[in-house]
Formats: sequence, structure tokens, C-alpha cells
Amino acid sequence: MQNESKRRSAPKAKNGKANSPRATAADVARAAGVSISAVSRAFTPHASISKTTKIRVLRAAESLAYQPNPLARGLITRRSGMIALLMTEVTNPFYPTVLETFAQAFSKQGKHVMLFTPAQDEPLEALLPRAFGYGVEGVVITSARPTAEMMSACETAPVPVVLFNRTVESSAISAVCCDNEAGGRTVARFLAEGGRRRPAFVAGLPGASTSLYRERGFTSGLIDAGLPAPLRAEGHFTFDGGLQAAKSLLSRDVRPDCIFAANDIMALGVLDGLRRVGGIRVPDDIWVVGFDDIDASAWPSFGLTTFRQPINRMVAETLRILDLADTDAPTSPSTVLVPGRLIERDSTGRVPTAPR
Amino acid sequence: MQNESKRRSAPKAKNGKANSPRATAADVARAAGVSISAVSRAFTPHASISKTTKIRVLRAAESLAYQPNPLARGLITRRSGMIALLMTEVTNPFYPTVLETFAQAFSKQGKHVMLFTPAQDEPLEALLPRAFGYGVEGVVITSARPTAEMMSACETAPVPVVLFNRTVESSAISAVCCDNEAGGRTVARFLAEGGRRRPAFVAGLPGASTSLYRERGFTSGLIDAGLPAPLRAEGHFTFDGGLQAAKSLLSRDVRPDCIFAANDIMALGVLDGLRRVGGIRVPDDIWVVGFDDIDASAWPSFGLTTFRQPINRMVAETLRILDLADTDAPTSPSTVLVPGRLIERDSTGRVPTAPR
DNA sequence: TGAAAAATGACTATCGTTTGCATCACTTGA
DNA sequence: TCAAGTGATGCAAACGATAGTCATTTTTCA
Repeated sequence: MQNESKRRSAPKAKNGKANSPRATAADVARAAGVSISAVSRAFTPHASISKTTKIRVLRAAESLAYQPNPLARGLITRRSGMIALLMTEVTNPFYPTVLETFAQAFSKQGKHVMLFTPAQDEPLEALLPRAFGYGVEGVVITSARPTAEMMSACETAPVPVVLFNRTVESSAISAVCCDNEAGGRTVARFLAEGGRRRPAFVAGLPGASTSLYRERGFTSGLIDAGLPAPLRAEGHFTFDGGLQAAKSLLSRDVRPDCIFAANDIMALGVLDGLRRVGGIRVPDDIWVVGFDDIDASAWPSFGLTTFRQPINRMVAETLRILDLADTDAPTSPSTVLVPGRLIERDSTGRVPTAPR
Repeated sequence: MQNESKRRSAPKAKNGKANSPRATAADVARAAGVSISAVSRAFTPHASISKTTKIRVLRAAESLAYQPNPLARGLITRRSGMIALLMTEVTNPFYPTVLETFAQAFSKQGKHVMLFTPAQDEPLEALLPRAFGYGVEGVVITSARPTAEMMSACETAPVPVVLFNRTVESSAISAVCCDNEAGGRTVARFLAEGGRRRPAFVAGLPGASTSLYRERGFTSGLIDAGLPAPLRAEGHFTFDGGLQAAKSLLSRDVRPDCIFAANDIMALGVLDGLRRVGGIRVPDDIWVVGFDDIDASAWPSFGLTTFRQPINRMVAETLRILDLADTDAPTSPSTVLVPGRLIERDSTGRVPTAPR
């Protein structure tokens, strides 16, 4: 006796739209012939409820298209099934991919992503209290340089906070990051083994931890291989910045024979910059290496060799930390470094010895 | 007598984090010496409250860093200050820009974006009730082909729903769209005036309204100009699809002398595809035109002529509709077509007569 | 068969708001 | 001077759930 078909007595709302009256727990209880408590228990994991009544409730709930109201639930449990994602710039194509990966992953857990972007020069730390007000179950900060105020706000946060693709010296807050330093070192070794002798580095924004660590690893890797420290230019993490950096680097006294850019979008700019200058061929004259492995890097026009960040694994690690912090154990904040790997394409020549 | 300094009696939460006890309306009421109702009214526009008590409450609220809890408020008003954004694919760089523009615009109104992406082959219409459960004040559907079930779900929605960059025949639901047909026609006229004679079109996904209308306008524009209907290939809105489409088009009996792709990412693929085939130069032999004007189109390597979608205006129109639908007036759903404009770059030659 | 354990329902308190209603203090006009 | 009108205010009932307590079944297992 399913009574699912005729529930169309929706009265008109004031704005002229049909107001489908969402079923409440009471409705389900009535339909299933149980108490409201039972309904609540049916939707609470590990609650004291028998299998039979649970499925009875769930069946009734389904036929009524009932879902516990997350607002009401969140009001009392303080968890509304939402995760806050703080991000600033999305001009770098790396981040949309990150965003989608997160959205998908959370979706699988029945959680939803709430996006927080600071309005015109709004201080980032102002977003945190607002996010907490919504009862978010966790905060992921990505693509945003954390300030000191921010950090202290994070430490007193009522829910776990994870920095994504950012690290910070103070280890009072968890972070998930590709192993940028190792990445830089890998690139250095690769270029050295390829016989390159005059390296250059294109940095991102000054102060960005990613750029910093990549440069550190790169430089130390070069020195270990007996090469000089790299020439240096800044590219602000943008395509145009990379393009300008390439021009700047070519105007130096010694012309580099390889350029490592702190992210792909700059590396692509570098490639385009080199093309604009006559007589330079990639990879014959100059090798170019990026960092991220965004879609465009694989396009035939570029064929950019790059150090791939394993977004999926990084996201998975982030979820793990968020979940972990849920348990009662006083988890200490951890920094997770996920290894990446070099993807060879046309912008570099073959390394003579077969790479192990 | 501001007592803002000493409120640090935060007890430790079970997971070891400091639990800063968000101030409630009751706290503010106590501090201001008024009732809870007064606090509520102070935060409600047009409420019956005297100026003096209002500022007294607001002052107390500020010193306590109080903000009304959106969850509790949403429970009763059914509006939680969130807007749902339904999107599926973000591989097309057009959409991240859209996303950011929306996030920024809503942020300015004190609203927040909640992202809904269907998990692995989940039906899109299942997302709507979930969104409504969260008390979202509006729904923007973008980058998702609306199904029939979806449409009926939209019509009975308790809040305004707007299709972004999608149109649907049934005009029971509002839509904001670039004028795709006019865009296609503009491109056709441009190519005809440039002396092109053998046009080709690269379609996106079959059934996508954007691709459909662009093609319709393109074809009719060609015919008006005395040209034949275009050759046709499908590119699935992806770079690789465009690349394959280019190859396919070149293998036809008559080789086209211009290619219009339904979006930029495919057009870039087309460019790369043409490059792979020897002896073809752009724009000398073939002109290429895209649609969207994504960042990469302006990169020197591509220099893609394209029809720019005015994202800012489209987003602004969407906000206008959402706001409008808030009022009591029974607004009938409207379809807004925003005009775009052609951006000329290197992938096309100059049109002989100065374009008006 | 009996005792312990598990499941259930009824009830109540709570989460942090908004809001209808009643109240009360004023002003105002006849 | 009094009735009516106006605006500000507080009280208490929602909103839709969860969680705890307690009494009452039902099931489980020696």
C-alpha cells in the first residue's frame, strides 16, 4: 500500500510557485507507524535500533522523499554536512581541477562544498568565523597565502582546518602538499643528467611557500650535481609573467640552456616567450620544465615536460586528515608530503642514460 | 565600559581544540539589556524597532563579535543565505571563470555559494531537493544539460531557479544566455566578408543547446551570405575532440577554408590539429574562430579569434533575476539573451572592408 | 524458564533564531 | 478627558530535528 502517488495538494506560495511541502520526520513516523525517535535513530549511525524497523523507516522515508533537514540537524549536532573551501585565485587552471576533485570526493561522503572567496581585498581571516557560523565540518584552505592572524584563527578553530598546497613553518596546523622540495631536486637532477649547464628558475609570487620550496630543492639539487645556482626571474604565477620572465632571462649576459618554472602556467608563458624571440628552439637550445601538469601542458603546441602533482592523492590525504580529526583522539596537526613525478614531453630532450 | 577583552574562558573541546563559544542572541540581549526579540529585530531590515535600541544592540553585538546564526535563521525563514550552483564539468576553462565571478558577486551580497556536483552518474535532478533542504535562496544551473525530470522539478521549486548558459524550449524556467544564435551569425558574416567560401563547423556535445544555437545562427548566416551550409564534425567540447575534428575535416573531399568551433577549447584543438598536418598555415590557408574567449585564446601561440561571452554581464543578469524573483510579484520566467562580440586575433586574416 | 540485554516509544529539553500576539506607553484629535 | 491610533517591546510558540531519560516491551541466551 504505497501512497506515494497523490501528494499534490501543494498550495501556491506567495510568489506564484508551487510550494512542495517537504516531508518531516513526523510524516515519516506516521507513514511507517513508528515514533519520531525511531525515525531519528534510523538516520543516526550506531543508534540503538533493530534492523527491521530501520528498513521500514527507510522505506517510508524514501517513498516520501524524506531527507533529514540539514539545518535543523546541524543546529543541534553542530555539523551541517558542509565543508568550507577557501580559495582566492582560480586563474591558475590547477585549482579548478582541485576544486572539482574535492567536490566529487566530498559528494561521495554526502558532504557538500561551500565556497568562500574573499570579496575585494577582504581579509582572508574574516572568512573563517563566517564559515564556522555555518557549521562546516572542516575547512580546506587552498590557493591563499595564510597570514599570521589567519594561523591563530585556525588554531582555535572548532573544526579541523587543513592547508592544501601550502605549508607554513608553525606546525600548529595540518597541511597537505606535494613534496615541492623533492620535486625541485628531481627536476635539477633531470636537467643535469641531460647535460644542461646553465639553469634558470622562474619564481611565482614572492613569499608563496610552493615557489619557495621548489626553488630550494631545485637549487640544492643543482649544486649537488655540480652546477651553478640558477639565474632567477619572477613570474607571479601567471602566463604573462612567465612570458616576461623568459624575455628577461634571455637578455642576461649568460643565456640559460634550461628554464624551470615554479608552475605550468608560467612555463607555458616561457615557451611562448621563447618562441617570440627568433632563433631559439625548444628543446634544442633551451629545455623548459614546469610544475603541476595542467591539461594544457599536454597539448601538442606545448608538450611541456613537468612535475606532476598527484591531485587525487593529495585530496585523498586531505580527506583522511579531516576524518581523522573527527575522532576523539587528540590528533596532533600533521604535514603530509605527497610525492609527485616527472612527466617527460617535447620541451626537453632525452636524457642520454636511461633513467631508472 | 566595553567588556570585549576577557572572554577567553573557552573550555577544551573533546578533540583538544579550543572551543570558542560563539555568542548567541541571548548573550547580546543580556549585554544590551534588551530582549532577544529586540536583538533579532535589530538584525532584520524594516523591523519595528526604535533607532536608539537598534544601535544599542548593534554596538553590543559588535563587541561580542555576534553574527546571527544562519542555520537557525534559515530553519525558520527557509533562507540560509546560500545560493546553490549546480555544475558538472569544469574541464572547460570557461566555467571556472564563471564560478569565480558568481562567488565574487554573491559574496558582495553577503551570500555564499554552495557547490553541487553530481557524484558518479548521479541523476542531476536528485541534487535539487538536497539543495532546497539547505534553504538555498536560489539555484543556478550551469554546465549541465537539463533533463525533463529536472525541468518539472524546477517548476515546482520553492525558490527561483536560473539556467546559466543553457536554454530550454519550455519557457517555464528562467535562463540567462549569451545570444548564441546571433553570435553564430556574426561569425558567419565575418568569415563571408573575409572572402571565405568553404566553411566548416565543429559541434560540441549533441543536444547541447549552446552548440545547437551557435550552429543554427552560423548556418543561417552563411546561407544569407550566399555560402553553402558548413561541413560538420563533432568535438564533444574538448580539446582532443577539436583536434580530431580538424583531422576529420581535412580528410573530406573539399577542404574547408575556415573552421568555426562551438567553443574555444575545441578551437584550440583545431589549431593544434592543423599544425600537425603539414603544409597548412593559419590564417593563410584556413581561418579558425572559436566561442567563449577563454584566457588561453589570447596566448601568443594561439591568438584565436573568438566570440567573447560577456561573463560579467551574464552573471549580473542572473543576479537580477534571482533578486527579482524574491519579491512577491508573480514574475513570469524570462529568458535573457546577452549580446557578445567578436574578438579578432591572429587565427583569422583581416576583413578587407573596415568592419563597421 | 528466567534473567539479562536490546529495542522501542513517549516525553522533554535543546539548538538559536524569527514572528504573531498581547501589552504598554505615548501621542493625537474631537 | 477619553478613545483610538501608533510604535516599541517582550513573551512564548514555532522551525525540524537530536539526545537523553525512563518505562515498557521484545529478543536473546544460558
